[in-house]
Amino acid sequence: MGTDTDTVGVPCVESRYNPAAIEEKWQQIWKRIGLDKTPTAREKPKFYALSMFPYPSGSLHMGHVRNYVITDVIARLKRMQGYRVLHPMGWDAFGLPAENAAIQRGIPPAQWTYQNIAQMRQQLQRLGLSIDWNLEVTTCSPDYYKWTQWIFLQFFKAGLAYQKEAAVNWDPIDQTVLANEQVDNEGRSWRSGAKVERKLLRQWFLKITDYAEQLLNDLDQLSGWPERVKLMQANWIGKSVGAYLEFPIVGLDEKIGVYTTRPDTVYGVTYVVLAPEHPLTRRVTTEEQRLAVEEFIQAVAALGELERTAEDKPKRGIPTGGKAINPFTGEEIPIWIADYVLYEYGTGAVMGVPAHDSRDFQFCKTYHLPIKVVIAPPGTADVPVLLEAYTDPGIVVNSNDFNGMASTEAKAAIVEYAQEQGFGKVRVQYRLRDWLISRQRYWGAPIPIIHCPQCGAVPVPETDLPVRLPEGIEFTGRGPSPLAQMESWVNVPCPTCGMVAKRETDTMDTFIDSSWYFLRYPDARDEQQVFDSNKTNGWMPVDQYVGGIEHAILHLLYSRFFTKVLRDCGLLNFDEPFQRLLTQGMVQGMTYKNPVTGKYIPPAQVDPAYPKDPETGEPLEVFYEKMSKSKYNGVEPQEVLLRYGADTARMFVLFKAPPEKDLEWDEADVEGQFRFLNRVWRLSTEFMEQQSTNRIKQSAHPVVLGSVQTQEPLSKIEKDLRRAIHTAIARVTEDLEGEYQFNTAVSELMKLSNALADAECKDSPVYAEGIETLILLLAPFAPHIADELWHLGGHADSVHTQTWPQADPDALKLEEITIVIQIMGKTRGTIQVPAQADRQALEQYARESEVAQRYLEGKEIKKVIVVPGKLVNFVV
RNA sequence: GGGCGGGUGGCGAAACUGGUAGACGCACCACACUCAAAAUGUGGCUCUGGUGACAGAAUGCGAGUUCGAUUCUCGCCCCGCCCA
Repeated sequence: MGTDTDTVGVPCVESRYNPAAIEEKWQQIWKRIGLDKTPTAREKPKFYALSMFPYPSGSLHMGHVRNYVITDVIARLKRMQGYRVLHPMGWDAFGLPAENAAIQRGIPPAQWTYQNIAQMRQQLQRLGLSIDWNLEVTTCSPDYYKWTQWIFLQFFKAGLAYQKEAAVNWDPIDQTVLANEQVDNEGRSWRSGAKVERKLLRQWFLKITDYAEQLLNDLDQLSGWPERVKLMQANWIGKSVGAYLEFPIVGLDEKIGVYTTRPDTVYGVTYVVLAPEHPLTRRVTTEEQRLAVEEFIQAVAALGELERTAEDKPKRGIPTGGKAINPFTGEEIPIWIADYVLYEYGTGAVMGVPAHDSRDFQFCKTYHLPIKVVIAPPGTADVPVLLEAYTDPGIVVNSNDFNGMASTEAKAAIVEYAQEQGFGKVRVQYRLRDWLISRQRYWGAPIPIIHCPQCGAVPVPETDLPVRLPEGIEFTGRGPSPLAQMESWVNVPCPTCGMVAKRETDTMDTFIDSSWYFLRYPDARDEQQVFDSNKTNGWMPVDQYVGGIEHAILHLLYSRFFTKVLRDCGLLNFDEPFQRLLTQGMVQGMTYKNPVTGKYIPPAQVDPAYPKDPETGEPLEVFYEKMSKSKYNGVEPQEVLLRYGADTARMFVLFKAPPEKDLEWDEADVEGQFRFLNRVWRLSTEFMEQQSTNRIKQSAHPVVLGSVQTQEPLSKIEKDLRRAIHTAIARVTEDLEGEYQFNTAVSELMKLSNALADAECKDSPVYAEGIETLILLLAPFAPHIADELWHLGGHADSVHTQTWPQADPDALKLEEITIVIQIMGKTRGTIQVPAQADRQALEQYARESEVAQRYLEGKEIKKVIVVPGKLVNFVV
């Protein structure tokens, strides 16, 4: 600081670039003048720039830095382009780590979380992000989760929240429910090491399947999303159109309903399979098989879903002794149960067509079940002996009236026939299942339900919200969930009948908290309602959402689901929350690993020139991998900020790689950016010093942009520089719109800086225009140094309140252009020609050129290809 | 196994609808400044041959379309992600 000498009119120029002083100073000034405040006036077009909010782990990592810097550049650019910008930040603050801290260190989850938030907020602010902190939301705060609970009640009223039995991970030693992430790869508890069991509990679900079709269809509206994210969502929803077919059970007045995408193979069914949990299983089982079946059911119950369905695992099954009838053929076929059929999925039963389904084929080979071929490969007359399942389309055989049909056509015909006969119909099926939101944990939003023995599940009246988390609980990690232990909290009168009732002790999945936070920002402090629809509709949808690819499916799908439900509740007037999505790549660190021992070695113990194991001396593998503590390859943002400043860190993460690609952290490149900012500093301050000595003769104001045209005709040197300036404006602007190519935008800034450094007209007004333009273009990327230089240039206002420069088309015009001369498509040289030369003139220039003369001598020209503005190619 | 990305100098990367491949930066080399170093500046930097102007080769590999292919088509190899 200390450069502020406005009163004299001529700021004194500090000679050295000192980021620490500048950054602190400008962050305070911005705060004072309210630069980051969200405008309320509605004249300007709106722009909602949003980063995925972080989990407050306590320390900022490089992934955060990259994420928030990208969004900040966009927000700052949009402000300069005349938009009113909403750029908020918040905390995804519920979740397991806070409870772990409570168990391990005895700190209450709330305290741990709020400490972390305070720390991370400060770290974030050091980056110079133009965030409106007045709109901060924190999902674990009662004035936020009150509305999470309120939204749950709207789902409940709409019939979209319901309870059913579902399996949880049960630790038999600690007598507690575990989250998936508390179970290791071998299926053991992280705490007790006990083999985790599956246990059925009554749990809450949200009916996302009701919206499956919309969630799939509306992907078409998302033109600003990466194709692969849309594809991942479509795959996740997994729509398939197939058939529901019913197989009557012999000796019972019941039918087994199956879902299949291959009704064309129904004549090849040689057995049907029920999920072990299927209610019909015990009824179809014969006395001889009962014991074996019961045993099998027990065994399967202990298995996880992945173990049951993974393709490389053997498929295990057992006959029930019962028989069903294939309604198409009248044949009796055995009923089996098998581990790979899941009760939760489809109808919980499948038809077995070994000839044309690879899983069924495998199953049949194991248990010696018959195989019946009903699809022949096209062009083959006889039916081959199968070595593996034939799953491609073909010609239908062995299928009565359908013989000879193409299998693709037979699908519809067979379903139609089943429909006529009354044992089947077309059915649309989704892979997507309802969303299990119950968590048997403390640190989440309590589900606002009271269970009354008389009235059942009764919603907590809205006036009683929030249902607050009780304090003073001791966390042990054992026994029932912490909330269930707190009897004074659990036991309450029923809101309807007043009888003794119990609170729901499950809390909500934290994905619920993050499925609506972006709707709260526009009205973050509202105590009366979830949000003012006018305000939220006014800002939504988010114009640019930025975050990691790891949220490509769940978070984004759930947020889309919530948006649609709240729209149907009349609270929102749009279908999709996020107009454009940018998924940024990971930040990777240099990693040293001993390939023999598999151990990771901290870089401090390694000589980069000769990487070898400090203990064994073995040569190390060197590669880039996502930064993580266990691999010792992380770089602390705080250290980088301390050493180089926020502007350098920002420039580095933007320049080093395109935003959606992984970024390799490299100290040398960070220094490169620091050098660049130093060059800009020197270039600008040297110019300003010169200005201030000359200014006595000139007017009080520095050169005004755009005034250049009114001066005397420009020299060639000036014209060239001016072209460089306006080319930079055009390219940087282009790179920041559309595809967001920050890396090439930064390189354009460097080119402009190079052009200015090389300019031979440093006393020209064009040079002044160049310096000012460079500072303006730099502003979104390196906001502190830009504001300081702008200020030193004699401006009273912040650079961030200036208008983004526009390229002058006249300045971009070239009088002479370079044309490539090719012979047979090979480049042989170039010539300079007037820019407006037409085809004929171009060919003439080319023919006369020295290069062409040399190569064409004594050869016959067969054809000449002229591409105006590019090249002339002679074919000889 | 299916789908989607990707493979370009020593490294990160550029390249408009097919039109001078390697912009910009890092590293490296040389020179200038300096007693010296750092910092800074100037120049060089895909490979091969040549003192040189220049010539030849080169965008994972192989073919094809074209006057011309990093870009389009087909086959193959490798890497990553998602789904099975």
